[in-house]
Amino acid sequence: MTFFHFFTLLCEKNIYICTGKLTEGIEMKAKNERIETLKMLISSMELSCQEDVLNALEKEGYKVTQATLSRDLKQLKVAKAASMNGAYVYVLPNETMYKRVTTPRTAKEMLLHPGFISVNFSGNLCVIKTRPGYASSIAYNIDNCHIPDILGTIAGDDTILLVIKEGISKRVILDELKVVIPDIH
Amino acid sequence: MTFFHFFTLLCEKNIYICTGKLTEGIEMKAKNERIETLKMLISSMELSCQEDVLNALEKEGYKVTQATLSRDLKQLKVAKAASMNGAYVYVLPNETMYKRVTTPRTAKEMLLHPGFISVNFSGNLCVIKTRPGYASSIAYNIDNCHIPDILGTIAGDDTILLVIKEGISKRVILDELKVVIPDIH
DNA sequence: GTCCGTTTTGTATATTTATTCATTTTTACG
DNA sequence: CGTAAAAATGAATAAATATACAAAACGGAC
Repeated sequence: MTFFHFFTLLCEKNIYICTGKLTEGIEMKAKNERIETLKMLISSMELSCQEDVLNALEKEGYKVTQATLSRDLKQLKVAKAASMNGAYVYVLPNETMYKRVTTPRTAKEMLLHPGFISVNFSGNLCVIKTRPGYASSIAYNIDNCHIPDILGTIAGDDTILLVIKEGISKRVILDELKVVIPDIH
Repeated sequence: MTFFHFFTLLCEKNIYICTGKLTEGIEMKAKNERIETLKMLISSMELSCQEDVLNALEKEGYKVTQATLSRDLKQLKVAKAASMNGAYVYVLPNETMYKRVTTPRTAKEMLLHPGFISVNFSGNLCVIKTRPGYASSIAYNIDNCHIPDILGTIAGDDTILLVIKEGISKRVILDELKVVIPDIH
């Protein structure tokens, strides 16, 4: 079966807030570094052509040619679409988009825990959405914490279901999950 | 909640379910018709450049120039992005009305959604029984509708568990599921 | 270190896409 | 109807983007 990517056109601002050198303490290849910066830039600014992106990248200290950028964008599956105000914008595909619940304080934190997307509660259940493929590994980590308030977990591909002990509040569960998912709120 | 106009059209063995209103204004029939056809084509085929799209449009009886197409695509906010297989594809934005729900193989399959057996509710949970093997594909379709009232889905082989947002009635959920499973009751 | 295969990159160029401007078509209104 | 304003279109072209190819940088294995 063929799958099509759907893109969110209205990117929220402040998905990334860069407060320092992205590379601090993290060993990464030059290209990966640039790619991460690219994601950040594309999430946070309205870049309407590759020249704009090139300039933004250069301000971050990456000087590359348009050809390289074009290849980076292809690899990231970044799309160019018309925005509401009549201009064109580059947008990240949904899966690449980091939907952060809290703003990470350091660049290092940004790159950890890439799978978590959201958490919701309903009654005695907690539903954690992850990026595709991440559910079982995160669920495994949760299981390994042996949190007594969490009676059990079931994981699919991108969804984890937690059954919560009766009478335990969301707040308590969220705090307990922080061990596994620091950026949960 | 939103009142959807259900509008199913059969095209190239795919089912399209219209989840929104048709383009406003019957004036300028030619253009609106073409735009509707465009949406359909882009949903159903992998078109990698405007020339491809032009050819597809021509087969449907619309002969326009690349300039016009470029303007149509801008209006529709269609995006061009890299696909899995290394090529580029045009994709519709999220809020566009036609969502491909399934890819049935035969004409018979087009007219009914196989697999669905029953649906039951218990508290904030909804349990859908399917024929063996169908659960994950139906769950996938449900996920793709991004219904906010459904916090998450977990599928086994013949059972799907839906976690429902607190305070939402069975009736609302059933209506929302009709997009995916028309013969739900 | 050297060697060899792989990956990444820049240059130049081909391809693709957006837009300008003139013309035609449609709509609104008398 | 006719006529003016608005919208849509095509041809030509400008702008933007993708890629072929060669060179450079990288990463092991020795």
